[in-house]
Amino acid sequence: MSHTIYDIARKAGVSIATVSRVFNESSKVSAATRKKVLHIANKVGYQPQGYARGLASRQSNVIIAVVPLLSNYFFLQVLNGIQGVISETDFELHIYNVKPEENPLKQLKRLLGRRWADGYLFVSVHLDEDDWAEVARLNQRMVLIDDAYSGCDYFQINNKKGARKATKFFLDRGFEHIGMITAAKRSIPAGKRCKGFLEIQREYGLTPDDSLVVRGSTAYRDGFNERNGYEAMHQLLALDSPPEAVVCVSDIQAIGALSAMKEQGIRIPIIGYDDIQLSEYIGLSTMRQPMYKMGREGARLLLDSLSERPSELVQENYTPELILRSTTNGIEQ
Amino acid sequence: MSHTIYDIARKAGVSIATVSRVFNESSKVSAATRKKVLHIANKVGYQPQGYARGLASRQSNVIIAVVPLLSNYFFLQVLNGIQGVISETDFELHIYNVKPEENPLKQLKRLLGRRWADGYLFVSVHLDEDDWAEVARLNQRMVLIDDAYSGCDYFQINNKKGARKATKFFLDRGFEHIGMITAAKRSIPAGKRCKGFLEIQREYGLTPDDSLVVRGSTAYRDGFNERNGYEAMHQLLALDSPPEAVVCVSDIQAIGALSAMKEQGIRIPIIGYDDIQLSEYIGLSTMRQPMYKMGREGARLLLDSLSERPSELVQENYTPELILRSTTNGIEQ
DNA sequence: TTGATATCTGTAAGCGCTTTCATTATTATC
DNA sequence: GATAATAATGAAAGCGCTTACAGATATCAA
Repeated sequence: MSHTIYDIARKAGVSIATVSRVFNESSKVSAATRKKVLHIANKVGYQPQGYARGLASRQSNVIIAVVPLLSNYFFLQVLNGIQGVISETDFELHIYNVKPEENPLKQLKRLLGRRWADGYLFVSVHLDEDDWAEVARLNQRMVLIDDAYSGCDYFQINNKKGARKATKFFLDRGFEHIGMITAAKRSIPAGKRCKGFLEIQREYGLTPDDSLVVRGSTAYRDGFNERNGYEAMHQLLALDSPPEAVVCVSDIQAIGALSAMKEQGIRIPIIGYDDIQLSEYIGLSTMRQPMYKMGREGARLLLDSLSERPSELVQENYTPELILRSTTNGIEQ
Repeated sequence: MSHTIYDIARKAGVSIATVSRVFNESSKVSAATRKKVLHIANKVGYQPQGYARGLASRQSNVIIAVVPLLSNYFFLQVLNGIQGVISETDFELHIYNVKPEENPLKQLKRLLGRRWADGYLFVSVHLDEDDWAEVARLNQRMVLIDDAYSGCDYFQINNKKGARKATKFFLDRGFEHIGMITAAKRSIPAGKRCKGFLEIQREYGLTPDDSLVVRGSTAYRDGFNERNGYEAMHQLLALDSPPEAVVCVSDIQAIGALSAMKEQGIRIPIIGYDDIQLSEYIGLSTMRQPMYKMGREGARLLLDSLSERPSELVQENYTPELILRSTTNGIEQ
């Protein structure tokens, strides 16, 4: 059914080497020959087969972005940044999901071992140093976004600092009884944000109350979902002494929390986390993370390191920025 | 650096055919040999190379989901459905973005021509019959989700009917001056929804007012974005006679519209479109589309047709369901 | 024991390309 | 016009696997 390089060569009266050269933009083919080959190829709809090409040339021109369970708004932003950069090149972007049910290290090793791609971008994939080291040993070009490993390029955001900033905003305005809506225990970023939340309170001489740190029961997306925020907020409001303000580990949960408050006709200042695009329209105060930017820079770095000899490691740390909107209005400055 | 099947065969003292058999779960290898080979492979971290495998076996065990610009909440839901099904199998899901700047037909032909995947799921990729026919001629297994082509399996949602339903809700309650927030002109689904909106009004003996059909100026995501809804709503409110109710081609735009109303302290009943997860928490009335379901069914169908001989074509049409929430509250029943 | 059958393993021929190297055709240089 | 340099092409050897096919070994009934 489908044609091979041999068919094209035969029909064009040239050797397969020449056909190959035409498709590889090698300059070493005369304009006349190129035209002839291209004409025939177009007519029969020939295109070099990806697998054969990959095998013979040992490169694929594909970049794989590895993300955990798609459907997180955070990834979307990052992916958009990546996409923007990649689409300006000849590379192709494929997106690969690591499944939450299976050991991630195992999945990564399986993926990289297969050698589909010329380079990999890991977005929000969280492993510890040892595990990353094991992945790095597979010797593929990679850069991490939203995680760090000392032996590799990365772009990271400081989760602890972000949560500290949000909490500090309330502390500086005299609040001493602050709630936190966090996510699943296994979530590393949620853990760090929680830590920052507690840490700064202690620095202010307060003893954080455990009952004010809550998480909903839903495991979907590691607890980063609306329902979770909704449940958690109800839980907080049911407390003997409900919080005077709330810090949340994601915007999406904050939206659920807002809905819970509305239901009970209560309004407590709240700060989310991420600054997803919606938040502006909801009026949600939040910690902005440079998602798009990290995507762009990560992709750019990866692409560069594919062509040039990589020089030294690029390891950047960002701190989220506090964006104030209406959910924190009316608090005395 | 990396090992080939020859290295493993040599170290295990067997032929490469045997190593290959071990990795292909062929039963024709004794338990002892299998164990020996696996042990060595694990020790050195060997894994068959994807390209060589694909070339030799003419199959890849990858499914590619093709979506337009990622970052649309609609796709996310569909992808989740797809992902759920695929992850129960040995197949791998890759996601491929068609770029809005380039001719989609060309991109699809390029993608399929390369023959990366065993099967393709097209999600919300809109081509006309002739173009689909041209894609189909590439002879790859494919199923369409959220578009239709007579020569191929598909799962489609009737956009016109959806918009008719939403509009009818208002018409039946005596509204005669209804606004529509639509998206970019080039968007096919938005066009159909718009058509349904106008059509039913005429059936009710009304003459729809052109000035009540608006779109924001932002081209991002074909106009399916918050800003667009926000701008459009302001435009509607600035009219000499603003609408008494609004139908919107997406939830995300409705959220922008809500924000615009809030700014002006006005509250007009509004119905969105999609029923993204958020909408429940925002209290947005909307047209629910079976996104997750279509993803699941589409993936299942594709997978089935890869193993069994495909019987007859599966072509399903869904109609969105009207979900009433607080943005349509207070309307006399 | 013997042939028939079933089970396991190896040999070797591809899969459809890229790429080195050698060869031939063309052009430039004096 | 002879020689050197350059440009365009082809022959052929892989790339790292899969998979007929054939061969070897083990198992079993008679």
